[in-house]
Amino acid sequence: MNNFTPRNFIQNIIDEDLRQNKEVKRIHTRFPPEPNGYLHIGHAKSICLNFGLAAEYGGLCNLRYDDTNPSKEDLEYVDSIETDVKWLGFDWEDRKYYASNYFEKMYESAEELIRAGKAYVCDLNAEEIREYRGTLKEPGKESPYRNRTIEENLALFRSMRVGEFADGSRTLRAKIEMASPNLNMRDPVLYRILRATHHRTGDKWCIYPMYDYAHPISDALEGITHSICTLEFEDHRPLYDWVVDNLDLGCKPQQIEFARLNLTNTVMSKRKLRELVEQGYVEGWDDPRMPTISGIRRRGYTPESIRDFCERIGVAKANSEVDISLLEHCIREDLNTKAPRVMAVLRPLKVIIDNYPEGQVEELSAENNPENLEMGSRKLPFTREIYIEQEDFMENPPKKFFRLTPGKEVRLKHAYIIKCERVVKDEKTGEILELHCTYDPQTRSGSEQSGRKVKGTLHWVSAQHALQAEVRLYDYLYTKAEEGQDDNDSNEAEMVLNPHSLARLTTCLVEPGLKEAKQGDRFQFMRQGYFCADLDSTEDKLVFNRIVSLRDSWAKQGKK
RNA sequence: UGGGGCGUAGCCAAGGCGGUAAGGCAACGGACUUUGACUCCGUCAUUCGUAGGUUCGAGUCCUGCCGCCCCAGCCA
Repeated sequence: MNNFTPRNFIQNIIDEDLRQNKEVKRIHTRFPPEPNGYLHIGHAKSICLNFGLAAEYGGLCNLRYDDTNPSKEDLEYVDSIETDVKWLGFDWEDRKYYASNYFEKMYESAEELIRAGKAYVCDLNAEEIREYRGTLKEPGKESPYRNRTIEENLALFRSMRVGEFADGSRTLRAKIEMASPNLNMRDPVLYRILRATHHRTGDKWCIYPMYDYAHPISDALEGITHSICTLEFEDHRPLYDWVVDNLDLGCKPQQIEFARLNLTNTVMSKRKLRELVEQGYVEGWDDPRMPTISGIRRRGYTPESIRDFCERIGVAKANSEVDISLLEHCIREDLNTKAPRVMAVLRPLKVIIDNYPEGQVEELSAENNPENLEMGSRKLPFTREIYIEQEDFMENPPKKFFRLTPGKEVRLKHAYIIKCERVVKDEKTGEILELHCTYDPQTRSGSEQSGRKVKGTLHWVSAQHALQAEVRLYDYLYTKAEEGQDDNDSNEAEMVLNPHSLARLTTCLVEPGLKEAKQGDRFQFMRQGYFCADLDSTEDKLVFNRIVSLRDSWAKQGKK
C-alpha cells in the first residue's frame, strides 16, 4: 500500500483525464484572487493546491487577478498578494495576468453571443430583474426586452460601451432559460454599466463583465485545463460551461470545486477580518493574531510549515473545520530542527547563590540545538546572581512539582545543581522577592561528576549579563463560548472574541547572545516555546513574538 | 416532489472494479530525557448518518428516510 501521499479527488480526476485524453497531457491551473483584500490561510490552501498540482503533473500555474469590479478593487492589494504567494514559495514566472487585460476580447465575445441570438440588452433595473427572476421554488418570467432583434441589441450594446446610458439602467444578459431550477441560468447578467475608475484600465470602460462571464473566458484564453474553485460555485458550473460552449475560444477548461478551509478559534471571512482591523481589535492586517498570510508571517510561521499544513488537511468536498492544533503541530515540527535554543526568562525571580564567589564569571558551553548538533554551541555567562522563572518556584508545591521548592534541588540548564535555602518575602504583601540558594560545584554540566540526577531542570539568565526584552504572548483570537447547563436548544457553541489574545511582557530578560537577533529570526526559548523577533524589534529594544508554545504536559496536569 | 452538494473516530481524511475500515492531529498510558520539549512504544471505528434490499460477502450497488451546507448581487 502506498500510504505516503494519499490521493485527493482532484488528483483522481486529473489522472482520469490524462488517461482518457491521449493527446492532451498538459495540466494548467491558476490562482485567481480578486485584489480586494489580504490573503489568508484559506487562500494558502488554494495556492498550494493550484501550484502544487501544476508542479506535481509537470504543468503550469498562473497568477491571475480577477479584477472585474473596479468599485471594490485596489492596487494596494495586488502588491500584498504577490508578496504572500512568493513568501509561500510559489512562482508564476512570467505568467501574471489580469482579467482586465481581456476586456476587449470579452467585449467582442459578447457581440458574438448577440449575433448568435444568445444575448440581449435588457432595460430592466436591478429591482425589476430580481422580480422577474422568480424565487427558489417558482420559475422566473421572461424580460420584455428578451426578443429584441440582433441589430437592435448590437446597437444598444455598442451604445452601452460608449457611455450613452446611465449606470444601472441597462444590462447585457445571456438568453438561456427563465424557468431553469438553477437561478444562475435564468438569463444571467453578463455586463453591467458602471462608471468607476479601474485600477488598471482607468476610465476606458464604463461597462464591466460579471464574474460568471469573465472567469470562463479568462480561463480559456490562458489555456487553463482545470479551473479549481470553492464549493459555492458548484451551482455556477452549468453557466461556466454554457459560456465556454457558446464561444469559440479554442479551449474547454473544466471547473472543479472543493471545500474551503475553516479553522477553529479564528475567522476566515473577509468581512469579519476587516471588522477586526477597522474596529481596532487587532493592530492591522499583519497583526500576529490574524489568520492572514501577512499575520502568520509576522507571527513567525515558516512557509514550509504552512505548505505542510495545507498538504496534511487534504482536499475534499465536505464542509469541515480543521483543529488549529494541527497548524501548531506543523510549525513545532519544522522549528524543532531549525530553531536555535536560547534561554529567556519571561517573569523574572531573582536567585542569589550564596556560596558562589562574588564577582566570578564562568563561561559555560551550551549546545544550540540538541536535535541538530551541526548548529554548534555558544558560551553562556554564569554568575552569583541569576534570574529564574517565577512559576518555576513554589513554596508549597503540589504533588509531582519537580521544579524549585524550599530545601530541594534543581538543575540549572547547562550549569549547576542548586538548592533553595531561603525565601525572602515582602513583609507586608507576602510577595516573594528573591531566593537564596547554594550550588554544588561538583555538578557543573559536562564535568565528570555531574552525573547526579535531579528531576527538574530550569532555564535562567545571569543578572549581570541579561538583556531586557519585550515578549508578546499570543492566544487564540476567538474561543468557544461557555455553554449553558440547559441543553434545551441546540448546543451551538458560538465563537466569542478572546479578550486575552495578547499579553505584553515588558520586563523579560534574555541571554546576551540575543543582542544579535534580527527581525524575523526564530528561536526556541527553552521550556517555553518558539519565538520570533518582531518587526518592531531593534538592537536597543528587543521584541519577540511567541509563535507557539511548546507542548506542555505539566500544564495539562493542572487542568485535569 | 425548486435546484446543487455533503454525511467514515473528538478533528481532518484515505478507501479504482463489492472481499472483511490507511494515515495525520488531538487524547490517554508507558520508556527515555540536563527542555515536564523532542524521540520511541502502546491504546484509541466489530464499524462507515439511518432503515431496508441485492449478494456467499456492502463503507463501497439499489430504495426509502434523517441531518448539514450552498443558491433568489447589475459581488467574487
